[in-house]
Amino acid sequence: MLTGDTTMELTDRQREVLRAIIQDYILSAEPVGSRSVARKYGFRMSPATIRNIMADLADLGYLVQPHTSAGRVPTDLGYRFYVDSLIERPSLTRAEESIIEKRFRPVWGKGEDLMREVTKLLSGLSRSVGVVLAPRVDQVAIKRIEFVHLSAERILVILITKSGQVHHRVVTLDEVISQDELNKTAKLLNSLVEGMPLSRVRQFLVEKMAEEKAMYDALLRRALEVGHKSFVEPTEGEVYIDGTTNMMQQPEFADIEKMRLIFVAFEEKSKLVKILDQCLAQEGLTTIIGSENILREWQRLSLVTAPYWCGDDLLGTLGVIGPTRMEYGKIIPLVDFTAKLLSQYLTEEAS
Amino acid sequence: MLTGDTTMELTDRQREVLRAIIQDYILSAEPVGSRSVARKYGFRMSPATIRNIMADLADLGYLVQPHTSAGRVPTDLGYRFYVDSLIERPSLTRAEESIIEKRFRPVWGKGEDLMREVTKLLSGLSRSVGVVLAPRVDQVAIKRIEFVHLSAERILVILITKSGQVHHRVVTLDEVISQDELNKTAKLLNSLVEGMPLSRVRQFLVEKMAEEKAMYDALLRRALEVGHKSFVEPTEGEVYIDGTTNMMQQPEFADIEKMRLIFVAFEEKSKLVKILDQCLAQEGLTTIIGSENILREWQRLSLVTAPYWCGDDLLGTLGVIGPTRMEYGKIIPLVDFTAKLLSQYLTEEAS
DNA sequence: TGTTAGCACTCTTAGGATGAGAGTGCTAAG
DNA sequence: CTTAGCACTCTCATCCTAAGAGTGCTAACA
Repeated sequence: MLTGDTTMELTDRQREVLRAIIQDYILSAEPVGSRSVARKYGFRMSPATIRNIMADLADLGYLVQPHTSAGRVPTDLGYRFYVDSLIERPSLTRAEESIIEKRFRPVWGKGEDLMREVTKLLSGLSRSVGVVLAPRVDQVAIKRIEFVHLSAERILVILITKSGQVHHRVVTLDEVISQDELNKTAKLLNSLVEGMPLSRVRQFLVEKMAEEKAMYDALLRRALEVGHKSFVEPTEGEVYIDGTTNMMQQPEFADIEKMRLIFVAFEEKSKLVKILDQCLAQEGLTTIIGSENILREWQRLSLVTAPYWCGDDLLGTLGVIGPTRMEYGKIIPLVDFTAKLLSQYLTEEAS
Repeated sequence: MLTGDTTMELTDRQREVLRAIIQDYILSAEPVGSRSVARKYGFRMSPATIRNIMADLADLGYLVQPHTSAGRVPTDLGYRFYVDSLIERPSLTRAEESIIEKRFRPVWGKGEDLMREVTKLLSGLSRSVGVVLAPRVDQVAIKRIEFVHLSAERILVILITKSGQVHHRVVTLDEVISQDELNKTAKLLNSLVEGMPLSRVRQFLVEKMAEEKAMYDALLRRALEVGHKSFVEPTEGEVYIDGTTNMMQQPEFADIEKMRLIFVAFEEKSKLVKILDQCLAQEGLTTIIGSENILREWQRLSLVTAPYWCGDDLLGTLGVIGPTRMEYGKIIPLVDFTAKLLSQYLTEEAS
């Protein structure tokens, strides 16, 4: 990529013009002409001079013309440069922060609803699509395990994490176990694995089973077996999404077929999980702009994500999806602050 | 309404023509002309005769013309008549039924995923929007209650129903109770309310508390109080929805703004819950056609719903939402069969 | 040498005109 | 009661044009 080289070469004037064009385009969604840049942004140059600069910026790959004799439109590279080095990123104002905090408070402790509400919050404030990758149960410390007898060999396994999430699944055992015995099993298992994340529990159970193959303690053996059965299957990442209708108001998606393809991808959440998982690995605020996205259907979209934590445990990511032409200047601090707030809350919760 | 009277008066020929027009329009989405009816449906009348019949049907309110000199389009009344007395409703073929059963099997017992999968099934087979109103916890017998200590006064309440659903919420108590005590409380409470539906439990707890006001049994008192705190708040109906993108392919929603309004209503699930709740009250297969819908945004849509049961307990409704121009002939038996299958499964499950 | 004004040129878009096509309603004949 | 014929209506796609916005280039200017 040229970025590294060309970045250095941009003059202040070029940077100012590029910023003006991108900001204008973000608001208007229409190709920006030299005349309007000169006028609206109070440059002390004539449109002709600005035209020259714009031509240079186009050569560098930051701008394109939809057709000859139209204004300029930012490229993905242009947005990338804007986000990395042009944007003034004011953190939110105190007022905005308190709005978020206020909307946040009433849903504290509502478990699943918390994530749903955070998603709504993100979409509402960004006027784009909000997404939250729910905590991966695998990674967070377990608080308690519970078994409930359902029918014959089928039991319900309930898992509660330190961060207050509840997960459950139905497991079929090889033998019939009464509720009383299940209670004892759960008690024993809890004493063994409490505080471990599920990923470690899996490993632990396998080791322990191998270790005590010729085990005489029937209760322990059964506990290990039931535990193993309950947790071998990995948990799927769950993702919340809200505000998809905001996308329909964006002029770039007036074409209903393009719109549809994007929505199909929203519906197929596994892809979204994959992308958010990758963001998770970054461990910091991530922006994915247009064609940087792996998913073909979303190459007209941008993503801003940030991870959230419970203490030192990395739990999941949250973020905003919008057209590449999104208000990065507002959305980046919004996502950042929301992630911090959620982390703070979850951390306090667990202690 | 005229329906009652006019129904009797329709001649066989009129019925045949109306059926042909509606079926043609359902497939083509375009105004149907006299010529094409005569040709495609092999009537032994000339287009002119059919025109006369069509004019009569229009007078009766079953058809309209979008404009003079265009073909005819069914009205909501027309669809209603079609559904009530014109449709041949073949039940599904054995093959179709087994497809449904096959898709059904692997998700048995996956709790929440079951409903999600049923929704997908409905939307996939109907090529429309599938909806499932999840079982109202209030109405179905409780299998077990569990309390987990979270922090200081906050506890997690877990509720398992006979039909294998798990619900949980966080409750803040007035006093600090240890996990050990919570276990005892749960045990006592379980012995009291097992098998009752939540709606009865609420009532029961209040009565019991009044009855034993000067209670000496501290444990019982606490159990009642904790139980009361846990369950006073009514549970919200949860609704699953899938296949919304199918709607975007329908020609009647080429207008993106109309589309958007419909989708906004999809996002706001509480309204959907309200409508499905009303269908639930009908206790049988229900069709809501176009303007019969209370929700203004959906007056271009139709709904086919059927309730599902667990034994004798009415649990929830499932159904399909599509344009008024939906294939009632296929969708009605689909919804019907799916509801029966789900009921059968849930009933077996609980026993 | 960098900046500016002028100007011819390009491309899009909205508005209006036109003709084909589909379908109707009416009338008169079978 | 049914049918054929016919004039009429309305939509839709197509074509055209003019207006408008914006460019690139050239030549003059500081």
